[in-house]
Amino acid sequence: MARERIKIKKIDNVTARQVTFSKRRKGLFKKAEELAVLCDVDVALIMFSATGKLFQFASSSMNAILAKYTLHSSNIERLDQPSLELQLEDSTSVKLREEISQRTNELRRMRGEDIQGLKIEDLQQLEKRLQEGLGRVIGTKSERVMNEITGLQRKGDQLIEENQKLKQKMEMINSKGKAPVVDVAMELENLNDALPEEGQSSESVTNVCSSSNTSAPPPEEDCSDTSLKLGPPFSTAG
Amino acid sequence: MARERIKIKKIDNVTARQVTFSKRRKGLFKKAEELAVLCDVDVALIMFSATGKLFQFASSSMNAILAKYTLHSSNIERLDQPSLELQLEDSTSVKLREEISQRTNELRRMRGEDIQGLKIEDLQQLEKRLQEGLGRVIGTKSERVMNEITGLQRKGDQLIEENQKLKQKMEMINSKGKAPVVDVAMELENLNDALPEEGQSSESVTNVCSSSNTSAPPPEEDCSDTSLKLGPPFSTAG
DNA sequence: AGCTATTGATAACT
DNA sequence: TAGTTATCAATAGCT
Repeated sequence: MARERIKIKKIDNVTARQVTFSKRRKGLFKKAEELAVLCDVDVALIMFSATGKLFQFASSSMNAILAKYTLHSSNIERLDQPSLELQLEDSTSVKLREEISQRTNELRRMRGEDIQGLKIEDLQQLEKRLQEGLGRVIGTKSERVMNEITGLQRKGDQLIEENQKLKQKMEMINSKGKAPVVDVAMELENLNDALPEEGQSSESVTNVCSSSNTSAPPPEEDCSDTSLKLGPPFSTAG
Repeated sequence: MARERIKIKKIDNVTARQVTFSKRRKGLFKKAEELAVLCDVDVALIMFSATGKLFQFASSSMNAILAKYTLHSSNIERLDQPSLELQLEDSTSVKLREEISQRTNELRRMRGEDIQGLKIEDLQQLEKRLQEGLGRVIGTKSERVMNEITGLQRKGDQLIEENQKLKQKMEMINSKGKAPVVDVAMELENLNDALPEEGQSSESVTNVCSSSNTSAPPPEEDCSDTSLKLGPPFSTAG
């Protein structure tokens, strides 16, 4: 994978070996993580350099994975366990593991995996369960979303009210002094627009900025939310 | 590194995920071994697939590397533990129980229980998973049902053919003598009984039919399996 | 399971 | 030690 292929044998040159270790280690970690994410796999990677330095990667908890590993290996090849306590422990472990296995399988089936072997009846029942669960989830989500929306609207109303009061104050000030500074109604409109979902708007604004920024000389005037700038009218008025 | 770049997120398609896992696993093992050889490094690689299957690689002895690792981490973390191996062993049940608990909770959530505490985002994700699982289940079921139907139809056709032959024989016999005709309807009844068990096929057909049978008035017996009733039109002929 | 077009990783060099 | 680039290797999408 490079200018020239190399033989897979220990690199003699110490420096070159260290450099290669650094690069390939990075690559290996990356691949390990990608595999873990792509395939929903638990991955643990442990390395000891010749100097004894430790490098490690774990997609979840290293201890959890190693514990699982020791369970498996002790399961498959039983090591030295002459102790009765351990043996008893083992029997409970077996039951626990069976339970895990059962639940894991059920979860997989609910994800629609490993269902080729099921009978139509089973599939029907599985479908029913999924429908029920889905219904509850959607219901709860709707409820939650509605709450969120009403909450936001309430906040918005409060803010509008607040702004109206401010507006009145402004008018009072203006009647004393003169020249209306800024159209407060516009501010309020912007406020309303910004309320329902701000994630989208801010994001889109950002993108617009970046694109215009590439060709536009003025770097200062980014399009940050003008609707949020409530202060200026006062600053210049006083 | 392929025809097209992919996003590093869990692969939805089960088959594709398994294929990718198989390929990348091989690649990862190869890289790990190469690194071990090239740079004179001790490498241990442990993987647990979603099904709980273990895959491992170790450039030397897995146990040796893990022991070394536990030493290192114990030096870093806690010194007051008797033996890390023992610690892992002792915590076996605890870990198993934790795993069970985790899976149980996940199952409950997928059944739409205990989801009050979830955030909207979590609910959204849960909904997505359920939708995906449901889609797979329905797809598999439809497939299965279609197979069943075609199988039944084939058998039915065979039997119809058989009956027609019998009918012809009967006619020949009748033309010779005047023997009483055997009731062909009886044959067909036997046919129906003999057809692949699952009397409930009408239920399972639901989804398959639903697409073509959009305006079916009967709420209960929607697309009832008329397609499965093979005999009648021909039956009373004799 | 194989086959390639592509993307990705990296050996040599700066 | 880090960055660049010419090559080799891994692999995503198909068959």
